[in-house]
Parts: sequence; C-alpha cells; structure tokens
Amino acid sequence: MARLGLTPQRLAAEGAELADEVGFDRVTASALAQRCGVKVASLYAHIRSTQDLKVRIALFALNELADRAAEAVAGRAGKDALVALGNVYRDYAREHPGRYAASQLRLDSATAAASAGPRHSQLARAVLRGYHLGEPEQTHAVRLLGSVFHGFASLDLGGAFSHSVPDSEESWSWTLDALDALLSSQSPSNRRPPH
Amino acid sequence: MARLGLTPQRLAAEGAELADEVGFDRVTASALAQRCGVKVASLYAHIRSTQDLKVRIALFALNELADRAAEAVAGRAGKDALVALGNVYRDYAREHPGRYAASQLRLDSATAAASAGPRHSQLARAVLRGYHLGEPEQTHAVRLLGSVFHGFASLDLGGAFSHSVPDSEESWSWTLDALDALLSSQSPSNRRPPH
DNA sequence: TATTTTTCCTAAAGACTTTAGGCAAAGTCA
DNA sequence: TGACTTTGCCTAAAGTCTTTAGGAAAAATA
Repeated sequence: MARLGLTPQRLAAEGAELADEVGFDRVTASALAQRCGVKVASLYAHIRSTQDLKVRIALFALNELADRAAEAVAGRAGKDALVALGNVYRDYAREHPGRYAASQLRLDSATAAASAGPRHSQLARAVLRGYHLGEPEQTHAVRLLGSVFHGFASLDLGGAFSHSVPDSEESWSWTLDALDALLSSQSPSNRRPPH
Repeated sequence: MARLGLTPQRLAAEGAELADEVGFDRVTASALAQRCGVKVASLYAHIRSTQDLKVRIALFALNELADRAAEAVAGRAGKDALVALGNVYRDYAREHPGRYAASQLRLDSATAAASAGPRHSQLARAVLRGYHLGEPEQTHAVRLLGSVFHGFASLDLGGAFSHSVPDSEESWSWTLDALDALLSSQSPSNRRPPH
C-alpha cells in the first residue's frame, strides 16, 4: 500500500515501453499492472478501460513522433528537410515498433482532432514550403508524403523488404530522391530550389 | 450434431466476413463459432489457435487481393495498368476493411514466403515493365509502389483524408499521375510511353 | 485535528481460449 | 450389410483478462 503515484500519463508511457517490448496488440491491463508493481484493479482508478489505455498510448506515440519530426525539420529546408522528416518516421518505426503500431490505432474523429495528428500535417506542409506548391497541389503532396512515409515504414517494419536485394536502405534513399524530384517538377517554376 | 462440414478454408472465409463486419481485431473464436452455429470448442478440430485462425484469414485476404490485382492488370499496360493496380488496393481496403487489416498481419518468414505476398511483387513488376526500368531501379520502384498503395489505402481507411478538402479521390488521381510521371522520368529513354 | 478524497487492495462475475474426454455420424472394408 | 476406424461435434473445466463493487489506509484539505 505504499502509494506509487501512478497517473494516466505515466501509465501511457509505461504502456508504450511495454508495447515496444511485447507488441502493441499484447498490451494488456494485466501486463501493465504487473510491470508497474500494482494489482490489475488498481489501474482502473486511472484509466477507464483497456481501450482507453490503448488510446492514451496512441496519443503518447503521436505526440512523441511529432516532437521528433519538429526537431528534425527545424532549421532545414528543401530536400534536407524532406529527408530529415522521412527519416524520423522510418527510424521511429524501427526503434519503437510497438509505439509505431500504437500510432496507427483508429481514433474517433474528436480524439483525432485533439491529437498530434494535425501537427504532423503541419510539419509536412512546412517541408513542402521549400517546393513552392500552390493549392490544391500542396494538400495532395502532404497526403502523398504521408502515404509514402507511412507505407514504407510499415512495410519495412513488417519485414517486406528484408532478406532481399537490394537493401531496404538503398530503396529508401532512392525513394527520397524520387520524391524530391517529383515535388520539384510539380513546382510552378519547375526549377529545383538551390542546394 | 448434424455435421456442418466445416473446414479450415471455410472458417477463414467466414472469419474474413466477420472481420469486415466487426473489425479484424474483434475476430474471436467465440464470435466465429456463434456465426457458424457451432460450439467454440468444435473449432479446435479445424484450427490450432485463434492466432492460427487470424493467420488463415490473412492468407485468405492476401490471396483474394492478389487475384483481383492479377485480374485488373491483365490486358493493360503503362499508366492504365498502374491505375488499375492502385485502384484494386484502394477499393479493397474500402470494401473489405477487415480483410485489408488482416492482410497486414505480421507473418513469420516461412508463412510469408508461402503466401500470396510474392505474387503481389510480381504484379507490381509486371506493371513496371511498361516503364522499362533496369535494376536496381525496378526493385526500388516495386517498393515505392507498395509503399504508396499501402500507405494511401491505410491512411484513407483510417479517415485521415476524410472531412477535409480536397476530396481523397482527387488526391488519389493526383498521386497516380505523379507516380506515372515519376516512373516515366526514371526510364532510361526518359520518354513517356505512348498513351 | 477532523474530514474528505484518492489510491491501493481483495473479491467476484463475466468473456474468451484452450484442453480433455465422450458420443454419434461418416467413411472403409470384409 | 455389419464391424471398425476416423472425424466432427458436444459438455465440462481450468486458465487468463476485463471490469465492477466495496473496504482500508495514505494523502490532501479545512
């Protein structure tokens, strides 16, 4: 009965660790309680349900990922920014597979709107400033970036590219080059920004 | 005790239906048994475990998806083939969200190798024949296509593009145009194939 | 200090998974 | 056809996870 001072935030963070260790789909209230040195029922003072816990982990991961993305994009522009942003997603999926899986959890629209999701779009928009796109091209490009980054990270994480030549790494560089070329050619001026 | 003639294949198909109705993560042996008009324990004559059931549903979905992709690509070339292939994935995710989620289930490498996964790569390669890429560009392009198709379908399904202007549909057309342009520019001849 | 709130606990009910053992239907073979 | 084996379904039961209810002690508040 020594009180441990658990909070929903702390539980989300511990849950994120647990997800990385055993997989997001195996995060249970039982396992988390054990990890925190507490009985299962005690968790229900802090979370409403296991689903609620999973949502909190998802929000935690989305936020952490947005923080990293913001850090990577700051002070960079053009292709540098594009590569830095892409690497954040790819590296996060590799370093924190459980959190990455959590970040893909389906959220209801109110929760999604209050999540760090919009920050991710904003960061993609910031990167695209270097390519001088108008609307609606910029929005399309935001979605393309999201699709490629998420799709690549997801397939890479799933092992779709492993045990096969060439290296996943090479395809990733090639993909970033291709995206840069594509976005540059979409620019109204149709010129590459200065290196 | 009227015997229903269940088989692992039939259970996978019923499981796929169930996944579309309630979501892949809520597919349980209990629910499937109820749906088949059988007691839970009876399922274990056909499947080893719930995990085994999920794997079978995943394989079912991958196969069905590959069949559709093959059908769409047959008799088409160039951009037509690219668009047709992309639409298969996008439409499948929309029509069969549970099956699409199942198709993303992580499989161990032996199972993955025996799945329809390789057929998907082959179909992407077939589409890319129209762009006359050499190696390793073709492999990179296969991966890019996989990333974009999967990423877009996944985000679209997650509602990331809904309730927002412009329409997801427009971004999809734009994306396919962009991919076509990109692949054409990667071609050694650097010329667009005839329309 | 007295009171209220919070955080932990034990207990218990309900759902899902999985194994064990039994019985009758379906398939096999004289 | 009748005996034998196999198969597919059943009931029963044990284990895990979720969730609620109610109680006791620590922490916060007045």
